[in-house]
Order: sequence, then C-alpha cells, then structure tokens
Amino acid sequence: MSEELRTLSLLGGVTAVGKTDAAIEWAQQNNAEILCCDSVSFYRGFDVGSAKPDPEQRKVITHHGLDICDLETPMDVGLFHQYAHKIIEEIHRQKKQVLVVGGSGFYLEGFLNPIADEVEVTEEIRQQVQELFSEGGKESALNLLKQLNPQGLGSLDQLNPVRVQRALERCLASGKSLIELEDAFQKIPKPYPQFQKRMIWLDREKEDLEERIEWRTKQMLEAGFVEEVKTLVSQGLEKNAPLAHAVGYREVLAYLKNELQESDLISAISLSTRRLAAKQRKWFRKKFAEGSRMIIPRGQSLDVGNLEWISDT
RNA sequence: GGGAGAAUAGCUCAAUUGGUAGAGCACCGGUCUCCAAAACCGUAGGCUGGGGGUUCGAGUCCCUCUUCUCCCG
Repeated sequence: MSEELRTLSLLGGVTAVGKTDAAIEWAQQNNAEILCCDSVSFYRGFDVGSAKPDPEQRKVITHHGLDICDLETPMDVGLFHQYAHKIIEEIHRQKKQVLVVGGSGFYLEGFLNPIADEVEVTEEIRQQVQELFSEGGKESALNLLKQLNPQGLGSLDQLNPVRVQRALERCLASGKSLIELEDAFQKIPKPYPQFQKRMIWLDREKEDLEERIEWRTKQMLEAGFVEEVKTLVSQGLEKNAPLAHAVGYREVLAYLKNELQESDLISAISLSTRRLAAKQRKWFRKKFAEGSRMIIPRGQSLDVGNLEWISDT
C-alpha cells in the first residue's frame, strides 16, 4: 500500500469560512471521504443552525460524523474517537483517503494528543455526583474531593463547577486520586500512531468573515432555524445544557421565551458566532502546527488543488 | 415657536445628604482528560457632552451652549 494512504489530513477553520465546500472539492480531487468533527453537527435535528452539509452535498461525497447521536444519547470526546477510529479504518479499507473537517477544537485535538483515559464513569456515579451538586452545590463536591485527595487536587480549576463535577466523578469511578490520574494521563501515547498527520486551517480577514457570518445568519433564519429549535425544544433541548447554549440555538431559544426581540435576533446570533470564530482562531493558533493557517482572500474560495499541508511534529 | 426630560467605559445602565466614578455585556488575554459552539479565570478601558460659576471639594447644585428624546401648538 502506498504511503499516501496512511495519511490523515485535518482541515480546520473558523466558522463560516467556507470549510464545507472546500472539503468536498478536495475530497473529489483526492479520492477521499469526509469525517466531520463538529460538536453540534453530530446531533440529529441540528441541521440549519449548525450549517450541516445538506443532502445534495452529502450525495457528492460521503460524510461521516453527521447525525450520529441525539439529545437522549449525548456525544462526548471519548465516544467520538471510538467512532472516528472505526470510520477511519473503514475508509482505508476502501483505499480512500480520510479528510477530517471541523471547527471543534477539543474534538480535533483528539487526533493529535491524548484527550481521554480509560476511566469509565457509570450512570450511577454520575447521578450520585449530580445529586450532591444540587443539594450542596460546588462546595460540598469540593469538600468530598479534598477528603478523597489528601495529597492535593493537582491542576484542578476549583472555581469551575463543571471541572469539579468531572473530577469528582472520575475519582469515584476509578478509586484513584486526581494526582494519580494526572500522572497516568501523562504517560498515554499519542493517538492514531499508524498515521502520518498533516493539517491546515482556514481563516479570513476580520471584516470579510463578519459579513459572511451576518449573511449566513440571515440565511439560517430564512431556512427555518426557528422552526428547527421549536422541534428540538419539544424533544428536550433545554435539558442538555451545552446544546441549549450552542451558538444560535441559545439566541433562538431566548427569542422563543420572549427574552429576546425578533429585531435583535440577527445581531445577537451574529455576535455569538463572531465570538465563536475568535475562540476557534485562538485554538488553532495554539494547537495546530506553525504555518498551517491559510487566509482566504475576500470574495474568493479556496484553491484546493494547491494546499500547503503542514505535517504534525 | 412653547414646555419637559436626558447626556457617565465600545453598548446598556449604576453612583446613599456634594467627598477624587462602578457593574453587566462587548473587546483583549488565559485555563480545561470525556457536556467543549459548553464551563471557568484575568487584564485593560472614563478631562462623567462643551464652557463658565458656587464650594476646601461637583457626575451630583447654578448659568450657558450643543445634541437627542418626548409632549403641546
């Protein structure tokens, strides 16, 4: 088998930059299938607001990683990478290339660095910790954590309720201290060792991206974003905090509850989306290889025949 | 034309009887091994619309100009 087939290509980029079209074009030219890495597009029913590739686009090139879970069976990084391993093997068996496309930093990082260990948190433990939180809040969880970890809490951010909750779950589930868990985590080897990884990420000039974001926001609303959120609410959207707070979904939800005026909807969604882009940009700068940023000139789409991939070091 | 009110950080607003201006959001920076488009932390930011006056001291009281909003003609 040629070396080329052992390559894993990661195409990142900020939101609204034009990733979807670029990915499809590249995949066509390079006999590839696409694995989407987008924390909202994983979910069934989150179509308009996540700018998910539409059925037409998916007919052109096979997309994986879309519609693989729903509100009742939430995705997490560990699960996603189990899935990704399987899909990548499958694509290679067909002697095709894999193009990972997405903007979700934490999920993308799983291709480059260890992001999870073997500790499995059972539903009972999750419930138990949840109850502790609703009764005594973060403080009582922190107290219990301190009892379980006389040697200290390691690098835990004690001010962050989500982090404290996770840490406690993992302590209870593993029977180990946070420091032991951290030490063990340090020793986990890099993931996907059988592949040579290369990457590139797309960006645009500030003003250019802002215009695209606003334009796309309007498109989404015209395409039935509000209806989509109504349906999701009936399926229990509000019980899933991260999705209920996802960019755009949060604003439409506020509008449906009369907390946001219709006339402010576009600007509110656009603002959130711009913040997301800024956050993504920071992530790519930090985690993707030096020189892997590619700025698409205003009014143009990407020349995918000419990408300068940067190898993971 | 007459009357009333407002003017404070990029935005929305705070500031007890006059005592050297604060918050939320945005911006900028940072953190996170399983909810990550989430969650959390930090920095910076103001000749308080202009000018004058009273006072030891004015965002706060007085005068004046400018701008905006509302009401009456």
